[in-house]
Amino acid sequence: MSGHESAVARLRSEGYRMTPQRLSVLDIVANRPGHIGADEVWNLAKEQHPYVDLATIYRTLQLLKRLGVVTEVVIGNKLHFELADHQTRHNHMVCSECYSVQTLSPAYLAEFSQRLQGEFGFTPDLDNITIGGICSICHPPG
Amino acid sequence: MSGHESAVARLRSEGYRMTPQRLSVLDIVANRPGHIGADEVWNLAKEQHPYVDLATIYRTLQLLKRLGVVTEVVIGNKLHFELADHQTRHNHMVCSECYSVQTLSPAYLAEFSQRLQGEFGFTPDLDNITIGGICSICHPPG
DNA sequence: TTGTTTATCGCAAATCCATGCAACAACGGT
DNA sequence: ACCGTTGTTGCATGGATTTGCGATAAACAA
Repeated sequence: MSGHESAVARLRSEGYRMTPQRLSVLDIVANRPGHIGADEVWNLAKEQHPYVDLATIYRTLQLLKRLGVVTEVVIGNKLHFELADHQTRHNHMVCSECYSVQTLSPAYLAEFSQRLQGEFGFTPDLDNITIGGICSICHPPG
Repeated sequence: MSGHESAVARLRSEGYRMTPQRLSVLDIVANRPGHIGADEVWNLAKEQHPYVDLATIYRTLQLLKRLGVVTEVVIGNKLHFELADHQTRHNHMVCSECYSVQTLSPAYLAEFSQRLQGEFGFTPDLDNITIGGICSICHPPG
């Protein structure tokens, strides 16, 4: 089934309510292997709830992001989202030339993160960090 | 005076043209001690060129960013810019609660950057990386 | 100085995302 | 099953940034 009991419980325990729209968004993001754009979520959600508004999609995605249920990936000037599966947690490197996306083990950011936490008391939002730059194909070593 | 000869030369050598609008944007960003929002740049630019369009400001700022002349700082949902002074290069940590900004020595990102470059051939856009998270005041330990 | 080329500009429209508000509906209590 | 509280939604609107396009003006050669 929709097997997102933990996310649902999470919502409830924080005083949020579970609505069909939210369940729909959750299912859509969960069933997508990779990341998915907000507009795509909307299109799919409309199949179940023809009257859902795009604003609701955005609000829901931001809520799920705050709760740590989904992860935000910045691709170009658009936001994408994916399920925050703690088993397969990863970051993203996005090429600003071709917009290709590579995944990255969070281990690469761990030391950096700990230093910020320890030396500045700043807790970086590691899960939602997207690293921009130029990939090896667009900018080969010359 | 406007002493941005290197930036001007840089533009010319890449086939770009120097226009009064671009000079104005460059001066405004250069004369601002910290970072400055795109809308503020526009307001100041209009004092010199009353007819200048906001789109031109944005295009110019993006161009200067691509050329490495200015650095982009993401604060909340707005873009800010500052002169990319190689002597005082730094990154930014922005609190997503109170939008306070702390500067960070790029040394903290150096090792991380080199690993991405070495292991993936991915060249992160270090200069324009803004680290989001929660500052020590908004999220005290404990 | 004049002409030619073509990058750039101003303007308008579009895109993506966020927000204010009144109607609505989830959920706990009865 | 019903009610009341209050979190949510849909709708309309607004904010920030980008893009298409015809007019304009840098740059450079003659």
